[in-house]
Amino acid sequence: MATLNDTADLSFTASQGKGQADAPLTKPQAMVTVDIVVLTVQDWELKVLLIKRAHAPFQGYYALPGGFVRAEEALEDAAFRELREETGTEDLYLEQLYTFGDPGRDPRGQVVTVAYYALVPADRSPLLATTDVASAHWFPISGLPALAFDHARILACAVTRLRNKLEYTTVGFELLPRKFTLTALQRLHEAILGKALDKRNFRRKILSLGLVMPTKEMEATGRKPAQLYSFRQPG
Amino acid sequence: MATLNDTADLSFTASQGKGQADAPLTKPQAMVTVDIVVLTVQDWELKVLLIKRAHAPFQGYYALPGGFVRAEEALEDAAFRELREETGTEDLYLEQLYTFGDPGRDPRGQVVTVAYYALVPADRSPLLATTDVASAHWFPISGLPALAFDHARILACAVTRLRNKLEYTTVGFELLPRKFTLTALQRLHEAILGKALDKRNFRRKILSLGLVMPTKEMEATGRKPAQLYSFRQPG
DNA sequence: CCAAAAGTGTTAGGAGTACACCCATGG
DNA sequence: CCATGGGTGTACTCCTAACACTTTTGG
Repeated sequence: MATLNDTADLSFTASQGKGQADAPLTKPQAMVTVDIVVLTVQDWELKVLLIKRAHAPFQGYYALPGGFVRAEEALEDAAFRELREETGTEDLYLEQLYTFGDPGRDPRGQVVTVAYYALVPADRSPLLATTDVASAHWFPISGLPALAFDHARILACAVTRLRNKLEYTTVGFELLPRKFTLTALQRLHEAILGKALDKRNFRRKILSLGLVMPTKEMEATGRKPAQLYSFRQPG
Repeated sequence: MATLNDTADLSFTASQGKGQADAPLTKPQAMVTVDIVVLTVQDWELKVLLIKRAHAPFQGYYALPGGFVRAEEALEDAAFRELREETGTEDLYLEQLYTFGDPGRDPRGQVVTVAYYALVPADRSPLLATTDVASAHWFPISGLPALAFDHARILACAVTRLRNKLEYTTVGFELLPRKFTLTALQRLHEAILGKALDKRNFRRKILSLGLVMPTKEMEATGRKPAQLYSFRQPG
C-alpha cells in the first residue's frame, strides 16, 4: 500500500472578482481561532507542546497553543503567527487538521477553531522549551494532564492523522534532523505508531523508496559507527 | 463594503500563553459558513449539485450550496440543515472536508467557510433535481461552469478526497442504491477514478472484502440477468 | 442466430513478514 | 574481551495485474 505522493490537489483556480455592490452582511458572526498541535519526538517518545492557561476559563489547565484569527488574515497565516509566538520559529511543517465548532466548546461563546498540527524536528525541540513562553512544556502523549476546552479531542485527532500519514507519506522526515541514522528513523516510526518494527524489513522498505541517500558522514556516538542519511531533495 | 457589526463586545484577550495583561483584540469576529459539495453518480459520471446565485456577489454564477452557521449551532448541524434545504433530505453521507478562510475569498468581508461533502445514492439523485430550489442542477465534474468564490478549489478538494477514500474505505457504497450489481459498483469506481478497471480483478477484490452479499434477486434489465448484491450490515 | 452484458481462473511479479547471526567499536 | 548497537539475506505468503472465452437472455 505504499503510495508515495500525497500532496493535496488544489490545482483548480478560483474564479476571482465580480464583487459588485455588496449587500452588507448583517449575518451571524462567530469568533474564529486557530489551535495548533505542536508535536515532536524526544527520547523516542511522541510529545506535544502545551501551555498553562493564566486566565479563565480553564485557568491553570493546560491547553494547545492558539489564538484568534485577525481581521483579513488567512487561516494558515494565523497558524504560522501563533506558531512563531509560542515556539520562536515558523520554519516547521504545518497542516490543517479539522475544524471544531460545537456550541459549548468554549464557555465564552461561539468559538469556531480551525485546528492545525505542526512537526518539530527532534534536534530543534529542546530549543523551544526555552522560549519566552515560560509556561510551555512538552508532554508525552501517554501521560497528559487534563486539557482545557475540547483540546484532548483535537490532540487525539492529530495523533491519529499523524499515524495514518506516516504510512503513506514522508511526514516522518519532518521530525528528524537533516542527517539521521536509519535506526533513528525506525525509532521515530516506532514511537509514533506505538509498536516495534522489524529492523531488516524496515531498512529494506525505506531504502527501496529511494527517498533517502547516505551521506559521507558517520555517527560516532554508538559503539559501531552508524551511517548518516539525508533526504533526497526533489530535483 | 464589509460592515462587520461589532455588537457583542466581549473584549477578548489575545494570548493563551503569555501570562501578562492582554491587549484586547480589535474585532476577533468573522462570518462562518458551511459549503457542501453534494456529489452523485448519474449515467456513470460523477456529478455535483450547483445552484445559480440570484444575488450579488457573483450573481448569475453557479455556486456550491451553503449558508451561514447560526448562533449556537454545531457546524455539522448547519451542514445537515443546508443539505435539507437544498436537497430535501438529511439522510446522506456527510463528511467535513477542509476549511477555507483566505482574505478576499468573499468580497463582502472575512468569511470563513467550513466545507463538507455529501454523497447521494444514484437512485435518489433524480429526485433532488425536482426540489423547490429551481436553480439547482447537476453538473458533470468534467464540464463545469465558472463557479463563484473559491468554489472550484473546494470542489477539486472534494473530488480528490473522494478518490483517495475510495481506495481504502467503503465510501463508494454511499453512492449506490441498496441493491446493486457488481458491474454497477465497478462502473461507479471507474466514474470516480476516471479510469477503466479489470472486471475479474475488481470482482475478486470486492468479494474478498466480504462487505457485500448476494441477494435473492436478479436484475433483469440487461440481456443476461445480473446478480443483485447488498451491503452486509454490521452485526 | 446474433447482439449485449454476465460471469469465470491462471499465472507471474512485487510487497510484506518472519526470522538469526556477524561486525565494528569503546570501555 | 565483552557489551552494545550496526548491519545483512532468505523463504513464504499474499496481493496485484495481465489476459480470453463461455453463458444467458431479448429481439
